[in-house]
Amino acid sequence: MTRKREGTAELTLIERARRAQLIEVTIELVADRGYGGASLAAIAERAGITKAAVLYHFPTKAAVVRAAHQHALTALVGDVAGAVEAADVAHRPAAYVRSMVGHLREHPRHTRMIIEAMVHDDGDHDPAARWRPLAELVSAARVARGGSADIDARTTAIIVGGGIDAIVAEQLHDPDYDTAAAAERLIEMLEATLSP
Amino acid sequence: MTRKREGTAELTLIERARRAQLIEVTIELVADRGYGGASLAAIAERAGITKAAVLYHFPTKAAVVRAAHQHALTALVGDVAGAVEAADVAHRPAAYVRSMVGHLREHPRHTRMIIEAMVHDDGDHDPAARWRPLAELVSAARVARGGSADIDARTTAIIVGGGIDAIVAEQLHDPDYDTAAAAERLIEMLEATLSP
DNA sequence: GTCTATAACTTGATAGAC
DNA sequence: GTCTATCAAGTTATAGAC
Repeated sequence: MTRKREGTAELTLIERARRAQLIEVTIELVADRGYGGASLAAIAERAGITKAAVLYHFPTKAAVVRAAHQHALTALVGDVAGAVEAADVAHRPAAYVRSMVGHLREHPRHTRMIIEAMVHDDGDHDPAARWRPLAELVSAARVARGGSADIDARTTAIIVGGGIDAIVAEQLHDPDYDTAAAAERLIEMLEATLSP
Repeated sequence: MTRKREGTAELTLIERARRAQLIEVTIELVADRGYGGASLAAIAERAGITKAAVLYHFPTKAAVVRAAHQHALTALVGDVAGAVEAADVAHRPAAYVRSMVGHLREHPRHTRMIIEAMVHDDGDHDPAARWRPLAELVSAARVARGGSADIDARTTAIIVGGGIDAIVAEQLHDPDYDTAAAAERLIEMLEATLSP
């Protein structure tokens, strides 16, 4: 308690560094070997410490993986949100597709982490959280172009979202795959449904 | 050896029944709890036998899962191939989408099994096997309509394949989701790229 | 604060009784 | 042919030394 005044900053720095390191190695591990391969022992080994040391910084293994997933997800939505807000309403769906494909291409490990978490997601996750943001951008873009918002924006968003996933997954297998061109083709198909 | 002449048929029948049962419970298990949840113990419990009994009928646990995956995959490709061949060349891409979405909707467990296998696929699998068949249908349809086949059929197939996955995944979360309508919307987006 | 040592349990697989 | 009993190796997590 009395040490806290001058000790907190330094200790918190170490604490944060360790947490950041553990999150980093966990993302690498999940990306390389999948969810199942990211055991506590493997995480500890890559970080150069023991299993117990890992569980000192995080209450449980699930917490480590959750933190790693959150880290990757936060970076993604922050990046995409920035790009979307910088565009005018009529072109926000296209900006969404471009920035999402771009971000996932530039961060392959984050991509695998997010995909793995989506699939292996046991239980409490809202699937609508995935397509709702894009669905709203689609509806808004339709209105901005002088049309009505009554199309099935949900289905459009779901299909486009699936297309994005597939493009990124393909690039994961074939690094030479031109994701930028693929994104533009997906945008073409999307734009056709946006015009009134 | 001497018993074999009259015993083979009966024993083989039992053998096949057991294998079929194990494949069935494994598909259910993977569908419900994912790849990681399908442990040898869980498979044995659901089948009402012991772990050792399972490993009597299959050499290893991986073999059980592989057989289950193969079973689901064979049913899918057989169904889709039949529907595609029944259609004329110009409309085969649409038939592909409809039959695939339809089959996956009618067999939700098979669907999860296939998805789980795709993601958790460690190593030797050809990713092109997924989009190549559709890509060829797309090119052929373009030609049949009097156009050239020089569009990027690969990217089209990848995007449409991702759309199918997303539609089916959505129906898995929301059983009331109208996958037939979604399939038709996806076909609309696809058709726009097929006309010369 | 960090780690050693170990607990408590589950995994896939095998040997041998019946 | 099928099962009991057992195996070694892996898993997460905890208690307590330092």
